[in-house]
Amino acid sequence: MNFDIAIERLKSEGFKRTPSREAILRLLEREDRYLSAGDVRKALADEHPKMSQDTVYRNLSSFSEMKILEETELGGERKFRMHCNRHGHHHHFICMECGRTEELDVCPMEQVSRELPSFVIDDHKFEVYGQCPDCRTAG
Amino acid sequence: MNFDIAIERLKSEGFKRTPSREAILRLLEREDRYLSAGDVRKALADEHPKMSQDTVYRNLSSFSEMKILEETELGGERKFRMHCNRHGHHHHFICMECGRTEELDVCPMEQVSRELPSFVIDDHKFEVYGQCPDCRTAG
DNA sequence: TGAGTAAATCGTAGTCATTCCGAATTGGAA
DNA sequence: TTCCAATTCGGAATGACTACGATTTACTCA
Repeated sequence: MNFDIAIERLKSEGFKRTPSREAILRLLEREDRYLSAGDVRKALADEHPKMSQDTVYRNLSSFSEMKILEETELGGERKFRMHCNRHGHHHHFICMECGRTEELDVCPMEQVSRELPSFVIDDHKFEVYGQCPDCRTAG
Repeated sequence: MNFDIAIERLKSEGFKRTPSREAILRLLEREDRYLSAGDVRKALADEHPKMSQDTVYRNLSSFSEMKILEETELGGERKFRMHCNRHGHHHHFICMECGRTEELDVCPMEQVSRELPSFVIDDHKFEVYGQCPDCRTAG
């Protein structure tokens, strides 16, 4: 997803277009990797020195709810990235050094559904952690 | 894993056998599901009213490091359960109502390794969330 | 079996991510 | 342009978790 589509969805859900929201979305479009609320604040410190943490947290949560962002929890922190839209359902490899992600096509959920016929399945999480090629050669 | 094997491992790693550790391990053996540090404290409030939270956190972490417990992060909290030892590598279905878990045999990591030959893969997480048959019929 | 010692625990204060809240500001409809 | 609900700000509150000095205790070895 890119900035323009994100703004479109924002408006269509009845939210207002504000400088804070634009800055957060532009940052996430540019970075294209998982960032924490703290990362966002730091990155926008020059451009928007008085954006409050409340604003950052509230907007990241809103964006996540309206599927503009993808969200995960890593090392005790919520992290967000611009939602991918190349494929439908997918998972991620996440580089633990730079935060770069790589989309994975494999998902074993059909098999799990067959294994657990009497269970209600609401959600699942599949993530792979390690070091991306760039960080490997750099380190 | 059961209490006796856990104590054995504790001793073999050079840790002391204390009433706190016994109580925590017996609780986790009995419950057989993911509990948070807070859950553990509450459950032991009668039996050990003055066990400090430091003791609970420190021991849960130690047990996790020495593979007596399995650990996950759920809803912003670290949760722990007695380590399964029926199979080697496995994943879990987790009931979001009662915390009950069900072991899953499927793991797609061989396929992922083939998809990402130039990435270093250190770890992965695969969890399925929902409602177990007991909670479904009860609800 | 009874010190001696390092490990473990206690109690409490500190940290960090996140949420809450009232007051002030602002985007966008009319 | 005016107006109002949505948004933001600033700061305080929350809750999970960690740190730390003082005290207690499990285990070793004489």
